[in-house]
Amino acid sequence: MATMADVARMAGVSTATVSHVLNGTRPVRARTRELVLSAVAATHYTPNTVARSLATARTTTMGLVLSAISNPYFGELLSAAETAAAAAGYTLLLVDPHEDPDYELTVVTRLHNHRVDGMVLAPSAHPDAALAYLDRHEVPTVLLDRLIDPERDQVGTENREATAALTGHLADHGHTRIALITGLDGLATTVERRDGHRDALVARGLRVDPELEVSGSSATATAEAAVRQLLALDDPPTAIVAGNNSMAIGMLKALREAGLAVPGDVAVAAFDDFPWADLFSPRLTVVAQPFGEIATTAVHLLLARIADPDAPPTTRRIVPELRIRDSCGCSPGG
Amino acid sequence: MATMADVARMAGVSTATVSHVLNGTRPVRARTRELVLSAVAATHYTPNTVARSLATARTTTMGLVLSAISNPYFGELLSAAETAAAAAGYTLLLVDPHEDPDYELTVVTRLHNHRVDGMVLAPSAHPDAALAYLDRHEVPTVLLDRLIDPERDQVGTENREATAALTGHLADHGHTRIALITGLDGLATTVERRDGHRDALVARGLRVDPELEVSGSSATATAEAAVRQLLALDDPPTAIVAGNNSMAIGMLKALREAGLAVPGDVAVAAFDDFPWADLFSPRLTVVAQPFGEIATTAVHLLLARIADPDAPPTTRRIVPELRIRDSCGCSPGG
DNA sequence: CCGTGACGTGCAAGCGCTTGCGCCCGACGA
DNA sequence: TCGTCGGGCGCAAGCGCTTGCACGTCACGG
Repeated sequence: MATMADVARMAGVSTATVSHVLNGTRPVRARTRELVLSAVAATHYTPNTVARSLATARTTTMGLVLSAISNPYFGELLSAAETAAAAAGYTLLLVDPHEDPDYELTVVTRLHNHRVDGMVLAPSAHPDAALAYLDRHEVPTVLLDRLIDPERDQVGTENREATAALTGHLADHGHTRIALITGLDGLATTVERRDGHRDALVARGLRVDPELEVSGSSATATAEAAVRQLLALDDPPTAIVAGNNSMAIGMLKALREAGLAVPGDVAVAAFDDFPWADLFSPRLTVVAQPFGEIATTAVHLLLARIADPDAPPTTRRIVPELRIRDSCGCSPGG
Repeated sequence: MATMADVARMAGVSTATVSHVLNGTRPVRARTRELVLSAVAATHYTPNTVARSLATARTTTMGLVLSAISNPYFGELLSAAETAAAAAGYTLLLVDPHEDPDYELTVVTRLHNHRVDGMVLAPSAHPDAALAYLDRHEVPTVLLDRLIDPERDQVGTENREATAALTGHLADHGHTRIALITGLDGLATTVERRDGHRDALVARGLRVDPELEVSGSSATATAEAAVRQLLALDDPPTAIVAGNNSMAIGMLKALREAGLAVPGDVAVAAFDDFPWADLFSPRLTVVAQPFGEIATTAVHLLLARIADPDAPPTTRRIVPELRIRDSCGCSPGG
């Protein structure tokens, strides 16, 4: 494989000159440049980024640490991140910590060994070890989705107002007993979405009934059970909001099993959209997180952090979009 | 940032010894090893893979070249690939050529500049330039999904028999006029699926009616139009097979718009499963490609190729699974 | 005719590892 | 006592780039 020295020899110049014409880092006489470029072509020379990185201490790569299992939008997030990174000349190293804090540390370490210039991290439930590692080694990092600490760069969804919009919309349809299936305890998103739900109720003078707030643990099966429990109430809800995608599925299953029509018997709405939501029956009214924008923002934040390690930290909240379809009772389709 | 030299100094040994204890590449006295390891801990030393790669000419990374747009299973493929790569100690570099042959060459080049040890490539429609580049630079490569050439390592789905199973299943329900919505002309998968469809008809003594083979161009909108055209026929089909996921959506839309019940008025089946297929109404009967297995196989093939560049090429066809649900008329749900 | 810039290049010292060679030393057999 | 052998390590030469420093050369003004 041709090296810069081969090119230099063939062009009759020094490797320094080859380097400079390739990188445009110092003026070179037109004639010399031509000589170099044709030597490059003749030798099929391809620059070796590895050697370059060793010399410059920069790799033009960034890491993305993201658990596929815990994120149904994995692909969307990734694709947008890759595009944003590529636009800046960066290549993405992907690792999946499988939502395991120990392994999270392992993969973060591996990424750092590869000397990525920075990383975008969707933290696990207990990211302390990984974060400590990143801090110690001063790796530029931006947190994704689960916001942790205003002292860090991070980007996530505006959960509270978005959930309020969902619940509010249902209330505006005349529902007074609106249930919420909440996510995993301890997650910031769970708290924020619950608060948003309550905000909407309070704003409309409706009672916040603890009975109507059930935990779905962010999982389909748990949510299904939670809805069954809701339906068994003396005074069951007439509308239900699901706190995320997986729990919406559980909700729908329980409803179908109970033979309840949506939105006829029970109106529903959910956090997170489905890629094929238009084909569902009923068509679900949802709040759709703009994952592409989230990922893009994260990459840009990281780029900024790499460029200026001393800038103050940034937290960015992306506002999701309310997509009103049938399941809320808006158009009596379904 | 601590280097191997720092560790060596602190431990009172040479960098060679540090290297050997870290890599286990030559016997070291227990006492010396301890000295080194505690120096490693004390300095928070982390190996620099970049330098290592320069010295060894191996990076323990592999590239994955995959267009998100053209693959609804992007996430699934990726996740499985990452897991398989990680299991072998490799890190995945992800690039998205956006289905553009020129850009495909660009990203392949970028990956090679990073000196990935090999790459898994889901080729674009015109991958010649990229493939030529890979050949010239002798980059170990395995092709994914779109099989091209038995002289290369490649893995894809067994399309023909699988489509035959789909059409055959419909025929076994008594349908005699079974339409097929085919994908983009020129793709190997399109041809294979069409042939499978015909195989099934022929095997059952049914007529292969060219009128019933319409092109959906692998896209939702085109498929929708194609189905409308099918329904306008004098003797319209009583069953339809969609050649892929996107076209199935178009098919379903056209059917709904026409007010036709599935499977009551028209029975349908499709290539490719939907993640939430159970929630559709009707529940779609499909052939599901095992993307995880495909990606895992691709990574393993690549690993083998890296290990032995001179082994004969391997083509692997993964057999997809027929998932019979309601849309074919099996259980009169819908 | 000489000093002075500006311009165009080359030199060579790293960047942080790996690894072939070879040295030292203690044990052992003759 | 000496030669030999094997176990443990160190030396130092790279791997393929980048880049600070310095050296011509040439044009120009004094």
